[in-house]
Amino acid sequence: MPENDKKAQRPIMALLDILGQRWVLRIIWELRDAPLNFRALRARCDQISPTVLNQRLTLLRDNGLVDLGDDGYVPTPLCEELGEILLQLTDWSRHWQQQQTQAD
Amino acid sequence: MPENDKKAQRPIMALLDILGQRWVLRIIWELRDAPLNFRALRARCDQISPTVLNQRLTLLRDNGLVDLGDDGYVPTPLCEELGEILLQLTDWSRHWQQQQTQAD
DNA sequence: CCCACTTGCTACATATTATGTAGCACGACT
DNA sequence: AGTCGTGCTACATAATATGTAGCAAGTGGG
Repeated sequence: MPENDKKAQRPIMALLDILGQRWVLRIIWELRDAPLNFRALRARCDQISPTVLNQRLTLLRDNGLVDLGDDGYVPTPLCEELGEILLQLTDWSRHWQQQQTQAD
Repeated sequence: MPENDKKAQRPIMALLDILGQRWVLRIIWELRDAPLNFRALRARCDQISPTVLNQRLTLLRDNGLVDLGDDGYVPTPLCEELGEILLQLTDWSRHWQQQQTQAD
């Protein structure tokens, strides 16, 4: 985890630190449309090791991005806003892949 | 690096794999407004080790996101679009940090 | 009461990845 | 020829992730 001085000052730095950790973006992405329990979430994330999954879920819960409800893990309302932003990546990624296949 | 079956099918998965690697988001972020050479970029990224920085820059160049010009590393036009999306994270992160400090 | 079953999660040995420091090879300038 | 800054590499050490097995707690029968 990149420990840096800017983190305390700038929320965006703290955010990039979190989102930049392996599996975090993917986990948020997979939780976008339906609650998933621990084991289902693992399956969606290519059977990520439970150790890391738990570390990441703890991190996300500590930071108010994810909650564990009766139906499984769900993004908080705040995190759903974040999901909206990430959703834009879908369109962009198609655009990007087109340009890439042309370049090859 | 999460190797997964969905990657080939869905551009978004390939994208999340790249963006989810340590330092990648940060590097894209730091290159947003001005070209930075290798050493300057290191300095901006908390003196990230040159080994990893080079790995990530190679990755980003191979994927058409970053170029090395005369003034240093610059995001490609395509990557600038991505930067626009990431820029929205700034506002969101402030909102997020407010809620977090209330929760503590 | 006991048993099977599912849940979130942990233990731990192994493999992968990052860090930190030093410095190389190359080009430009003096 | 010598110095400077550049992108980048080597390599030993430290930090992280993986993969497998299984624990502890809850639920719902029979």
